[in-house]
Amino acid sequence: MVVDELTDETVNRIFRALADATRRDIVRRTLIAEVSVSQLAQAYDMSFAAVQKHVAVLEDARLVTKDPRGRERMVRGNPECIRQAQRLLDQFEEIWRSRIDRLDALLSEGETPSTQKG
Amino acid sequence: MVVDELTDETVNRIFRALADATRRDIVRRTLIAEVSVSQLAQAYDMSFAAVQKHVAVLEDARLVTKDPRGRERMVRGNPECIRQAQRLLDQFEEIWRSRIDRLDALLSEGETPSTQKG
DNA sequence: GTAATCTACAACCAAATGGTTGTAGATGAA
DNA sequence: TTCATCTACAACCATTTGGTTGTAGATTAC
Repeated sequence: MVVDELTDETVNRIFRALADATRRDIVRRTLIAEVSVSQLAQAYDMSFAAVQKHVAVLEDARLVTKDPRGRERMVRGNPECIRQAQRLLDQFEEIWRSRIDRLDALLSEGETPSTQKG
Repeated sequence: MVVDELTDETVNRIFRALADATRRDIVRRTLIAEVSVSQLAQAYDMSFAAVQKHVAVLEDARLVTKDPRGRERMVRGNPECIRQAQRLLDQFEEIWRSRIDRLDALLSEGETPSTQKG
């Protein structure tokens, strides 16, 4: 079991990185296969430097990793970071679910004894 | 089945709203029970107006809803929006998984026939 | 060696973000 | 009514964000 001991700042970076369509597209592409920064840059209607910055934001959030292959920098999506984000959302879901459970418990307390468990 | 036809801007707003610790905490609290804006404001070391803005960001992203109760505005977490975000992350996970499947397929092509499924 | 390609990084800019204070309108309580 | 509370919203400010251009260093190709 992986204990997630993510700081607020870490979580901030992950969600902020995902809050941009270009960056989400980069994550998708690089989850499918590793791609160089220049290959990525060709895919978008913006400068190479702009794409470079987007990759840097993703790398800072650990959503992608970058490693040298000759003069290129190959970018790969990091599925583990995606899973961390999933777990965070699962926690919200869980909070809501447990609230519903409590409400259900309250309701059944108010019902006729025949509906009580036992 | 809910078809998610979310625009990029919609998704941007959801993730950006989640990219702040105070706002994530507001979502948690309001998923547990509805809370007024002033009650929320008491929980954080910042001005009422600042908390009001955070709630507005969450409301814009549909992560919470706000409805009037007398002079108060009760804030409630919206679990459906959380689930939309979960589905988005699931899509990433799925992209990665299908890539692994393709890699597995390529590998098994090169293996001995005994390892083929059949 | 020379030229082309890929990357890093700085400087700059407009717009968005996250906070503040202040003012004013509704609503509830005395 | 009068006062306190809750909210809305504008104005302002510092920082961050998302883009640009330009320069320079590595690596590859010829």
